[in-house]
Amino acid sequence: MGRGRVQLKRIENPVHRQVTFCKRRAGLLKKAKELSVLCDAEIGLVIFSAHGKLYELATKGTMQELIERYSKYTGGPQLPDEPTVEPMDAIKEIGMLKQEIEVLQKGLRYMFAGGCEYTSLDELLVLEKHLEIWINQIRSTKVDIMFQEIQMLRSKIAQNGSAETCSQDFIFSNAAMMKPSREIRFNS
Amino acid sequence: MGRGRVQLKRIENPVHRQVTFCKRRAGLLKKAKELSVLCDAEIGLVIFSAHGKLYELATKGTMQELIERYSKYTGGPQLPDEPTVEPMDAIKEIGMLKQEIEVLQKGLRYMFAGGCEYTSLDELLVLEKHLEIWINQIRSTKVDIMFQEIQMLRSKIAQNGSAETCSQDFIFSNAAMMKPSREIRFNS
DNA sequence: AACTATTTATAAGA
DNA sequence: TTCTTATAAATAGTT
Repeated sequence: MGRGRVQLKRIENPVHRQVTFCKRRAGLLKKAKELSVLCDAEIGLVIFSAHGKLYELATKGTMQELIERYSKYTGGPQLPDEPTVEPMDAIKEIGMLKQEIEVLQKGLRYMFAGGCEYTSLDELLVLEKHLEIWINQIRSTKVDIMFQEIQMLRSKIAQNGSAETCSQDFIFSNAAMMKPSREIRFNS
Repeated sequence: MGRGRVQLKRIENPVHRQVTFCKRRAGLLKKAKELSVLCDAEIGLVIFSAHGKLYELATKGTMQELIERYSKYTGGPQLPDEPTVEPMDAIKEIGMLKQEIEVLQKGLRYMFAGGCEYTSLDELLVLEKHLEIWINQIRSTKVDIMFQEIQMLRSKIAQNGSAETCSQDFIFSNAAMMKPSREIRFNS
């Protein structure tokens, strides 16, 4: 529309391009508004110039509201997306791990210092508690290993036909013996 | 542009309106594309018809990317918003902390096991024994500290002349209560 | 959807 | 940028 045909490619002359950008931008915005009014449509138009400047039009509410409508329209029936890790959970976990590291570091220091160095009763209590947990973990692992070992031995014996060498009673008595070690009462 | 002037108001005839919507929508999208190509601009165009159907155009990447650019442009120089914790950062940090804990635990194990990593049941037993000893040391230290504390308090009270407020019996009975914790029987 | 009379947009020049 | 003007494009109303 004008005195010459228009090639559908980037205008190389920068001045020419800038002028055309101004004119056509105005025209596009006008047409968008017209379509919106004439046909009762909601239109959002965003134009970033080559130099990064923003021109925008939202015919109903704000652009933000339009973006939300758009996101709902396209994103709503979309994939459930990532089962995001809740930031608060992560922060909490980090805090707990850092605390645990501190306890362990203190434990090491305690070991190297040969058992002295401690001045705070509170710290000792925390360290004690962690050691208790650790000991219980070790005992649990130990029992698991022993149980596996026993089962392995039993199956071996059963294959060899030497029956009755290992009774059920053996296993139970051992399990009964081991369990209590995981329930130490800690006074004070 | 046509055989009659156009009133800039909603077209009441629904058929007429629908036809105009189709034609002008096509024209608007075409003009947006042209402006984008001719002037090297990035354009996003969103059209919701009166009945809620979506038509869109994003001349560079995806509409989502354009929305992000728009948000950065408008929301960037805005309030600092939340200092969001990047999920990946948090996950990484958790991983690192867990690794550190493992290292520390190994260090402690090294201390106890006297320099060798354990995998076997025997080594577990050794570690358990050492932890027990350590726990007992801690409890002993704890009791010592508490005893010192009590003595300090007693001497303070004695200096103030408020005699007989704290009896010997009190101290002994507490010590008696605490001592047993250092003599746990470890079965198995 | 295709046609066409007109209106509108705009390229080039000032 | 803005104004002007010749001309290309878009499109309202019709078929």
